[in-house]
Amino acid sequence: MEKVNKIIKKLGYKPNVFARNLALNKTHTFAVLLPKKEDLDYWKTTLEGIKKAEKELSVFGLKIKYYFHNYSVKSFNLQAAKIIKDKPLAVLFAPLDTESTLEFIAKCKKAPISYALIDSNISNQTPVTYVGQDAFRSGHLAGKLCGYSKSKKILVVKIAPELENNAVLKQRTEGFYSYYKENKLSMDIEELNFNTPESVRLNKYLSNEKNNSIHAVFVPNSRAHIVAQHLKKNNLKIRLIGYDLISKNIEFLKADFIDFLINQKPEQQGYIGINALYRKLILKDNVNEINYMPIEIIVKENVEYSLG
Amino acid sequence: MEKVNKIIKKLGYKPNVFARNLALNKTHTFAVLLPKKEDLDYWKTTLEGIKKAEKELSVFGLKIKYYFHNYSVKSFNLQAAKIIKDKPLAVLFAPLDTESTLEFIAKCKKAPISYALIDSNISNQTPVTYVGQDAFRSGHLAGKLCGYSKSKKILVVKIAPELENNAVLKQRTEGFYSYYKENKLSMDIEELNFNTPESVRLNKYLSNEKNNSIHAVFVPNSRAHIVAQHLKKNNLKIRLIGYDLISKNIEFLKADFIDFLINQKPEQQGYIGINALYRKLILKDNVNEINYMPIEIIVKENVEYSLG
DNA sequence: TTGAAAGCGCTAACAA
DNA sequence: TTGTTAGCGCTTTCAA
Repeated sequence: MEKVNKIIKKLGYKPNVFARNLALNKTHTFAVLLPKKEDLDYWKTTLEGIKKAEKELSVFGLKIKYYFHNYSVKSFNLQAAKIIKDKPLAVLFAPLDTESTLEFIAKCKKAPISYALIDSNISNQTPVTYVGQDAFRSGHLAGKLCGYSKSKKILVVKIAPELENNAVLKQRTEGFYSYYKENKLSMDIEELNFNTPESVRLNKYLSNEKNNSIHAVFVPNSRAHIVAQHLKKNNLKIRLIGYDLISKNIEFLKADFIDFLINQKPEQQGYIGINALYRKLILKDNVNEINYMPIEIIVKENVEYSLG
Repeated sequence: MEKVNKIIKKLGYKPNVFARNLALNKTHTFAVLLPKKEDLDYWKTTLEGIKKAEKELSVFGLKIKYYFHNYSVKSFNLQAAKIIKDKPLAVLFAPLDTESTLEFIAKCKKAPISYALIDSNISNQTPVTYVGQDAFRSGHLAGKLCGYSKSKKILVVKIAPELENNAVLKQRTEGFYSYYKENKLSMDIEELNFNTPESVRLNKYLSNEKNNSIHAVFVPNSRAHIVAQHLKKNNLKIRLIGYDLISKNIEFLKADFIDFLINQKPEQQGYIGINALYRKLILKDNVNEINYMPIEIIVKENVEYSLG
């Protein structure tokens, strides 16, 4: 049997996809599990990319079933269980926290259901593919964009509900520090952590900074607009770097309170994720295990060219 | 017959792609016509995207035959004639000049061979699709990036062999001017035209400008590196904006002689072009008539994240 | 365990 | 013109 397979391979035999799928005569179902609550813009855009891929591949018999959670582990696990029960051919999902992700992956393996990760990676696993940015490198870029000032300090403001997936935040921050380490710039960097948008504390901090001692602020998630709000209130002009083209961020970018936004291209992520799964599982094609998205810098000048 | 078709449509009948292609049992051949000479980086990258699409679609019976010209109208026409003779299902090509393009399109229509344009658009025609940037808007962005200075002037340097397709150059320049018009900025803009890289004249011009009267230089094609070379020679620090991530440009971007490069994403252009043709012609799918690519700003800080 | 045959949905060739 | 049928290459079923 082995020998025969070898010969088959040697002769470069490729099964005919059309005949195969005609004989199988069935539709393939993928599951998609995403958050649906805040950061609406972001996940809505991801979804658009996924639906674009679904539409394109529907002629090839692809169906997608959608599952949404509300950012809580409980809700994530509930939807994950539903997927396991529905037994799709594969699932594309965005990890929430590490524990629930590993649990879900274990169940997928058992089912077995192929799985692909989008947006944030949990290493040590072997999904069909990961689609997303290299979070470390994007943080490194943020470091460059913040620049350097001898006498001033840089603020890293982490505004994140406790339950939120912090793996990405951590990687971005590490990348950020790495820029200064690499270039031997001994910056004074202070980290502020807020579990929720505690306006009062942040505002207090910033209003004390009218002395102009802060060079730049780095917000390693999509909540730069919260900092921008306070900068505006206190009439401060400090360089501000954040992530994601959500509408609130865009507003402040245009108004010159945010200087740079790093775009994760959620639409393309969604599209590529579904595509990779399809090519791997139905077409038996080889697919990159890791699909790093380009790290796009958005400034006031080009934001309008990157929307829609 | 009409009535039957209507009912068929109403019932949402979709032919089975697998059965259809199995019955047809043939490979579909596309032709691709591109320049192969200078700007090597750029067209090589386009080709990579095309080959990526070809590989992905080969399981669906797609074959691509490649034709290259050397940037001369004669060579373009020669290759075009070959394509007409070979009668592929469709051709994807980058227009050279308007006349040869229109001629080729006319012949394609007669053959009939479906055609799609990439990189630069010739309006008034109805290709299956156009894939490329909105040249006008990219020029507009370049205007923004050049900025404004009351007392200084801006240089638009056009370095282009006469035979080169000037439609894009024109659209970019018009977009550039439109930025200043729109914002009611009465800039002093001077245009320099060089049929070939006449180093002497350009150098003379720039070396006379040590008086610091130039605010910025806009090069509406991929030859910003030529200007950068002279800036370096004359030790001038003038804002320089150009197009395309070709290696010579990247070098000067990293060395701080070019400030911004507008990326046309040639690889994605090639990939999308083939994909659109395939989906339209073989899958009978609906395809956007115009696929405008995002206009990406590349600076020293993010160039390494946009390569490969 | 192996082999033969039916059938997936469509097209193209042929017959009426 | 219209209707009928063989066959595309594979999987699955059923028989040997």
